[in-house]
Amino acid sequence: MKPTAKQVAHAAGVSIAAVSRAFTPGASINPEKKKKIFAVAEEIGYISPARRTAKAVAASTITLVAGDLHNPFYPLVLDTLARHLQESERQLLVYALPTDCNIDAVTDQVLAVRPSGIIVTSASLTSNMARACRQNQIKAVLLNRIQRDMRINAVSCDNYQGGRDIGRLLLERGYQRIGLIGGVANTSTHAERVRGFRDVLAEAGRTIHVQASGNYQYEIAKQAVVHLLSAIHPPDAIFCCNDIMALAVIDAAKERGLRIPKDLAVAGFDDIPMASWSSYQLTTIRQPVERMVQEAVSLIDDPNIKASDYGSTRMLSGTLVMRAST
Amino acid sequence: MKPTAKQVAHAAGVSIAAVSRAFTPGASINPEKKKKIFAVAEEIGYISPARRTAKAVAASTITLVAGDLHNPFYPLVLDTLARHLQESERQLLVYALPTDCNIDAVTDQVLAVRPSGIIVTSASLTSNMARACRQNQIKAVLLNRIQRDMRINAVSCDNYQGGRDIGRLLLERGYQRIGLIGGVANTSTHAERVRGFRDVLAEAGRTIHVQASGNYQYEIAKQAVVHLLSAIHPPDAIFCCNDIMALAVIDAAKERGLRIPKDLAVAGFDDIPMASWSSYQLTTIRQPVERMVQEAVSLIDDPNIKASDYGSTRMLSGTLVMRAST
DNA sequence: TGCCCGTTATGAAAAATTTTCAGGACGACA
DNA sequence: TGTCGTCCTGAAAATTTTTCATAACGGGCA
Repeated sequence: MKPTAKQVAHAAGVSIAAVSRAFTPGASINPEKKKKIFAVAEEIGYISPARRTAKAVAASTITLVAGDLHNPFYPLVLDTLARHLQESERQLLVYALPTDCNIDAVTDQVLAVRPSGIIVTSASLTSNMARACRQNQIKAVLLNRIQRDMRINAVSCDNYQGGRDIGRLLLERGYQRIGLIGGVANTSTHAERVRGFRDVLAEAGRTIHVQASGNYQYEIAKQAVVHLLSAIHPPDAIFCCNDIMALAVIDAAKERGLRIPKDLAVAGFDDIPMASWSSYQLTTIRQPVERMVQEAVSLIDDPNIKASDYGSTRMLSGTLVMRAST
Repeated sequence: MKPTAKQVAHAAGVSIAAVSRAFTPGASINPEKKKKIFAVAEEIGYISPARRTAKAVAASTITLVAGDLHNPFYPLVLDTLARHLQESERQLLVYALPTDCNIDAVTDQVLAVRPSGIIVTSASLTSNMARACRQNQIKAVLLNRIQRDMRINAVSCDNYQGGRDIGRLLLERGYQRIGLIGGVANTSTHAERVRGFRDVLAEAGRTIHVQASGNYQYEIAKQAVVHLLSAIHPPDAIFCCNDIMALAVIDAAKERGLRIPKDLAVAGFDDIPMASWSSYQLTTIRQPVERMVQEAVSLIDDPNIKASDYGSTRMLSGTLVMRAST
């Protein structure tokens, strides 16, 4: 038997009308009573008709919370995801967060729609939002991010291995003063890529010669690298934690008259379209965007995986793409 | 008095239950009867409760149909639009169309949601879709496109003037053999930019020295320009109808050992972020993205403008951004 | 052909839900 | 202290959805 408003009313000790009003936005009802009714409804499993239809509409929707759309990697993800969902006749809702803006600012908006799933590529998912998702039975997936502490599913490229691959390549090519331009400090992508890179250097008895942060942005990376290059012993190779920063490094190096890769080798991470442009010819790690998106969607679709599950992480390996910049 | 199912039933000569069923997806009802009921409901102005809530949900939604997300100009638009809508607590639904794919392929999906408005930046809005929008009282706005024949509102940069500005600049700088790389043939952006460019040359008693199509894409433009540059009298300046094609031209020129702008001047259109990167330093026309998005949204919001209106076009002027490539 | 059976379509009636209406409680204010 | 206005409430009315019994149709089969 489907739960009805009558049952809820009886259990909560209020009139049927009150139940109806509780579920009608803007209706005149005591907030406390409303809360009581919600609690009872939750317990019995009652959903008001209006909610039912709204739910049906939102069920075919997936929300993408994207961070920095100025990094061409994310439009790539967005594009892939959009096509993927179109095939299965689903809708894609997009939120673009300013880099400096916390995801909590849009939590309410995102949850108000009650999509069947949320894919987050933004810098970080706060525990606030993770909790809210669990409470609302909305599945959240981190894409290109991992936060182990938060019981949340994630899909990511194997950033550690990617960092290692780049590190090994630079060692094999015989570069002596290997530098690093890091991304956003508290992100898993940054941490893992750096860790892999550092590890492989350490195994060869080497260390990172110089290091700076580029915040994953072109402009900041460019300013940062100018300092590195004007040092007395400038690096002869630089690994950048993503591609746009690598492009910035190449631009800055060329401005100083350095030849790539003779005077300075540069490697990136992501393989955005510009990486293959002939002005750059950037050696980088290609992230398997297509497969990452597929996995993310399948994590949401898989009925065996519950919103309340402990987070599992699917890690896909990237591909080293060698071009002329190293 | 609000129209009720009873009235519809009476007017259509069916039972109240039939009316309810007509508005319930998947309910067992004769399609002809359903159509009849829809017609009567339309006339009386009856909306079923389920539709009412679904409508309320969708009312705060705007759909963006984007074409080529590989052109960084569109992520720029997307980003701006997303922020804009977040401020007014609205949702943004995104469809990404493959370049070769007709918009009709997603028409049904787009309209099924019944958003309050649709913004189309894709290559072209077919008359099919335009009609469907009018029928469904959904406001459509073309962004960065104009189609005068279709009674549809549009917001666009003044492409004609932009083309003129570039043309004048190249003339003033004294370039002798001025070439052109065009975009997608049947788009207004292409047509207008070329027209402005051609006009200003004609006024100076000059013609376009060589011309090719780059389809608004990096790869195609690059291939096209290789031919132009290996001619006996290669151009000494090229206007590209958008920035990525201009970047492709610069890359191709540099590969041939040409110096920019000494051996070849290049100008683009859009002012995407990469245009200002030091490898390119591209002279271009900056499109007022912020204002264009604002106008597009206001066209949708303005209650005085009906979905059935004759199309009005709001044209905003771009800014000539002079950099080192000319 | 005639019978059986399953599917689809239907209105009446029942059930469920929303909305209206007529207070009651409470505080502000004269 | 009385009056007014606002907010909240349940009963009842209005509205809509769902159930139920039945009719109509078509295909398979003796």
